[in-house]
Amino acid sequence: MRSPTELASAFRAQGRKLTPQRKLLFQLMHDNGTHPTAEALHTLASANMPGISLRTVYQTLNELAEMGELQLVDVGIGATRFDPNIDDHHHVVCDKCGEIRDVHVDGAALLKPTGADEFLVTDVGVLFHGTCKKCSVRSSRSVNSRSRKSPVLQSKSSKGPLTRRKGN
Amino acid sequence: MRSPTELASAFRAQGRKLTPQRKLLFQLMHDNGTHPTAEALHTLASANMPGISLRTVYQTLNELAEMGELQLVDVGIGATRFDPNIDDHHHVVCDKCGEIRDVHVDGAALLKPTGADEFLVTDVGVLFHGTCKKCSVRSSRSVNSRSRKSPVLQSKSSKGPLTRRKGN
DNA sequence: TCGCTTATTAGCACAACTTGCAAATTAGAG
DNA sequence: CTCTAATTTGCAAGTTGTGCTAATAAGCGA
Repeated sequence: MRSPTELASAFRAQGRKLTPQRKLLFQLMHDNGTHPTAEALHTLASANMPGISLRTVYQTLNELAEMGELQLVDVGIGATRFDPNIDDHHHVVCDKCGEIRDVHVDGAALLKPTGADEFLVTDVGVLFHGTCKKCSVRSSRSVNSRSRKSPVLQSKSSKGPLTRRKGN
Repeated sequence: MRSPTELASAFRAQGRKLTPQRKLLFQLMHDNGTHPTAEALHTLASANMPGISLRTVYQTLNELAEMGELQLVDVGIGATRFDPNIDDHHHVVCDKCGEIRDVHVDGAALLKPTGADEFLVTDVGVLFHGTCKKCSVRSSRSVNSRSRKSPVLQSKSSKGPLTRRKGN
């Protein structure tokens, strides 16, 4: 995703208006490596601009995606995440807390599917599943302790451990 | 996924009961390569057993998944799909109609993420995006015709073209 | 600076997909 | 045949995201 300044120009160049809401969201997403959900970004935005609506966050995020300024990432757990990194890359997701990290995968573009005749393949995505450091520590500790509860990330009203869903 | 007969044993061995609903679902999912959604399977099941509830379909499907008899597949479009194929494989999804096909990917297991330090990777998934034969034909034909409407698969009340969401 | 046109925002209703819950039913053991 | 615990149902409710519309405001031209 380009810088807030460049996006401002890009938006105006397309006849879109530059509102304070958008300016704020540009800043919050710029170089944001947390892969936030719309909700998360809305919470963040609300701190700076009380009253900004979740609807506007979704809208702006979708516009940025349409403009190719950010990627929609869906790892099969809850909500869609937004990634300002539009370089060729892939992701690792922690099955415990849902944290996502950008990763590079050598040779990913060379992968070829066997059995996809009749399919015109246009893109490949690699998704690694695993456990992040924080969660490894947490779980090894809790083996002999009583603190086994409260999943970390996830929806506002956590429904328990993440239901593993292979995004492939 | 094992055969309906084997599943029957497996279920009883776990103290689960063998109901006619389950028997039917075992049959319908066995060797089912369509990657149906719960809804789709429910429709199918209803033909054989009017009155079977969608709730039961979800429940049974989830139990089978817990038992490792089938895989939950989420390609980032609408509902979760269920795949009785639990061998090591990956998927191609048609961005136009949502059709999914199982594919094999040589070397997929050898892929290594760069930048995932602090992550204990346990699994890799490769998802190809593209266009299936039917949709390629359809779109090339419609280039000069007026029949441009009605997306094919998707939710009961299609919301228009599929919103591409990289599942990675 | 003022006013005007048109894009945006905010909010709420609602759609899609799932799961929670409780009452009624039934599989299967004894 | 009985009884108990597992299941099935149906419905309410949760999560995520979009449609719609009245109110608001960006940005252009005078």
